[in-house]
Amino acid sequence: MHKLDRTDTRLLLALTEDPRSTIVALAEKLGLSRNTVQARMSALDASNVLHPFDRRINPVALGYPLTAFISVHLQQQQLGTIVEKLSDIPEIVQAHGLSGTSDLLVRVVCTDADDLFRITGLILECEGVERAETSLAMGELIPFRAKPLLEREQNA
Amino acid sequence: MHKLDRTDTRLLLALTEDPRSTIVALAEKLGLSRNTVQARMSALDASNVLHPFDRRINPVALGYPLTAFISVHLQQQQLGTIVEKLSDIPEIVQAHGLSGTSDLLVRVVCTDADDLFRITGLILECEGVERAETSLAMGELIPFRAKPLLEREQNA
DNA sequence: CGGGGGTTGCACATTCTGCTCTATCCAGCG
DNA sequence: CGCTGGATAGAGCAGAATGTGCAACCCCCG
Repeated sequence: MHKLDRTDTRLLLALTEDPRSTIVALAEKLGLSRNTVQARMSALDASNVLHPFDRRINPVALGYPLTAFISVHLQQQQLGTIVEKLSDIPEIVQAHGLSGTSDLLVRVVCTDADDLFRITGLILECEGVERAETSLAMGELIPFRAKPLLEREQNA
Repeated sequence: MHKLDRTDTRLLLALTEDPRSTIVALAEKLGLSRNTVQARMSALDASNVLHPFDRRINPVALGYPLTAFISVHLQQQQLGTIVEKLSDIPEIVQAHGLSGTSDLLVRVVCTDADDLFRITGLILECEGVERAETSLAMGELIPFRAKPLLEREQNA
């Protein structure tokens, strides 16, 4: 993974403040030449520093106002096939493998409580899934953010 | 919240496939006029359909290879002040209020195990926090995605 | 029938982009 | 010490994209 230097983080910060700003605007803002910014941007695009655009889409706008986290306990030998099956469920928007008391943390979005019930059912149907504990998300109290990390990098 | 129609979702899909494509390119791809795309994009920007650019930044590239989820139990009356304090910790990149057995699901990034230990310490220090259960993320088995939801919208 | 919203086509001046070439600066190395 | 590679800056150019304004159109709804 391409390690970022101070210029890169400044670039990312500027982008965070205005995601649609042009290269020249960025260059001016950061006191760099247009060429430099362009080179950095290409490098960022090419590397895997940036997640796909998906991440910026708010599922609420897509008609899925409810978010839930489901802790899944499973037979670990089956992890691979289970993840494959879960991938087929569109409402599952993310899943992390975990160490600790549960094996999988699944994030789902849904239209309402009935929908959530249906989806947990789908998860429980998978062979190898032993238990699933659902927690409804009551709000994103701290929205995802990388800004504080970027700013710390600045001052370092 | 602005409800998205089929044109919007097609636009978002196209953007997901190429986040840096220009307005004209999008227009051509979708068979729409440049004006239309431009209008839609402005609307999307103005509404809260899109999360900030932050979300696309991979903390690994920033030097935080470890991710952990921490389930926090707390005195609910103190929720507000606790969230405020947690906001001051840069490594906390996200937090959701939960219904269910725990009150708060906190997502942290860190450089190594010691760093994680330090951060859990910071969380436990907050007044009103009763318990914190840490689970290390072993991998993002299903990376965040909105694409399946968008595609479903297409065919609906 | 008369809007209003969304869409379209067109045109204009301005700005941005991608690309190339050159030159400078600096750190690392033989 | 001199060389080399990498990052940066400056300039220039043709082509493309952008922002903007405007008139027209279609279609659904009241």
